[in-house]
Amino acid sequence: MIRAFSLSSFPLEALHYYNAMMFQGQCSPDNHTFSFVLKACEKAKAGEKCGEAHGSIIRNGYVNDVIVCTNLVRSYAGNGLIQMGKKVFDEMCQRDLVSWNAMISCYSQAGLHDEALKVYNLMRSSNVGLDEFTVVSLLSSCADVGALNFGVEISKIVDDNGFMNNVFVGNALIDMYTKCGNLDEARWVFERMRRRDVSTWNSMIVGLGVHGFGDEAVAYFRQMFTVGLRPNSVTFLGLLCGCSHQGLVEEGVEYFRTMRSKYYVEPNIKHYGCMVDLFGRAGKLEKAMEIIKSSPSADDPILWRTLLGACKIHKSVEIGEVAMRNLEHLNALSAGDCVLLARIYAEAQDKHGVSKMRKLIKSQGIKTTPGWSWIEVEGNVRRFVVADSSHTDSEETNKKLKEILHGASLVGYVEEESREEWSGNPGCYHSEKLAIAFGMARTPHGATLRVVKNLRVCRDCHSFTKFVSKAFNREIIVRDRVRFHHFKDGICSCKDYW
DNA sequence: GTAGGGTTAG
Repeated sequence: MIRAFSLSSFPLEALHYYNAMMFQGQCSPDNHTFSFVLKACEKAKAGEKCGEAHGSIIRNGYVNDVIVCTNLVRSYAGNGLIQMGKKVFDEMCQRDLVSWNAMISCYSQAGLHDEALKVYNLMRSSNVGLDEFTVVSLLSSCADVGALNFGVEISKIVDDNGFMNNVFVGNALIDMYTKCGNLDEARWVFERMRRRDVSTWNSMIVGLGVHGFGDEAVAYFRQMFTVGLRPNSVTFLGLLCGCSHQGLVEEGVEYFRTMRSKYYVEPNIKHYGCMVDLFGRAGKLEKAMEIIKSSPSADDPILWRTLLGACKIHKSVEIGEVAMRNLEHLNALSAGDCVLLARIYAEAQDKHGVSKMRKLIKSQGIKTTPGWSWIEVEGNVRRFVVADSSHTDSEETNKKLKEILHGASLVGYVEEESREEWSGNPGCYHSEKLAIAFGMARTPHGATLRVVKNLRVCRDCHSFTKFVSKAFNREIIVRDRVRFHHFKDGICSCKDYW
């Protein structure tokens, strides 16, 4: 009974049976019981119960059981208690391949990529080997942080070990290459794959979409039918995202309409998010607002936040204020929202509005998300925040930045003043400028730079990067929070539409 | 007779 329910969509029911069994006390749990109970805890998000089961595992003498303990690691981690999972992992008297893989994937899924890498390094010196599961988790981490060099290292491991026939591995490779900005390599992996499933196609479609190649995403979409595969909700997310970034409004509207009627895929909140973005980005702000109102969740702050972002692009104070009021009303105001509206006010020369937003941030104690950028240079991932002087070599970075600013200005770059006005600090450079400067200082002439950042690129940095690519003859690939920008010869692949 | 790990998502 516990097993059946732990595998069902009512995992809590499994815990009820476990409780009843323990309460009755006529039979004691064994190693299998715990494996299923832990699975149920993970699925049901029952962290306390997981700790309770841990106690019973100790009392019943199963602390030396590899499988039970591996389950325990996952169950803790799946409940957000990853430190507890790590403790169990460290104290296990023996760890096999599956245990190591579980620990790595837990860190990877929690976004703790440095930790995942550390575990992997320890794993290599422990003689358990590695398999397809190991590389999939590692590739997923590379994709998340945009660590192309490490990703390439792993793809060598894939080739050396003959893991390429595994469909998960191929999919993870495609995802890694697209998220690290190397679309050609992603296409090449796709071509080489012997078997492809829906996720394979989705990884390509999503990857092309975030790069702004909506038309190519559509081509893959059409082609997947010829091999008898049906699109799912992720497929449409990729498509809509691609249409949105390329400004293919009519195509996007058509896919949104037919996804339900023709392909029987019910749009969810994320699809509505894409549509708000599609209309908003294209300047159809009223249409975007209609989508929010017609969506099954008009009370979702992300939809209003997307609209607010569109108001920034198209300088609409009026609708921006509507979006803001809705966010306030939903009690979901973040500092980023206030900053956005403040910038809209600033562009409309509304000083009163700007100061109103500043006060709001202070009075509400809203935390700002610090913007950061990272770049992989000489085998290390370096992270920069705005006006970063925390590194021992920041002198070098600043010097290089001055040089680059000068070089960019010679080919036409004009630094924007509003940025300084807003930050109140003339020497306050955005993190991507620092990352680019650091990359220029530490890589040979002509080498491609790849920068990943957690927020959107600002207009000034976008213009700066265009001129740098021209002045110094460098290809610069920037992955921002939602899409890629390929800068080359003074032009960006987004065609200034972002 | 029953047990552990992996990819894509506004």
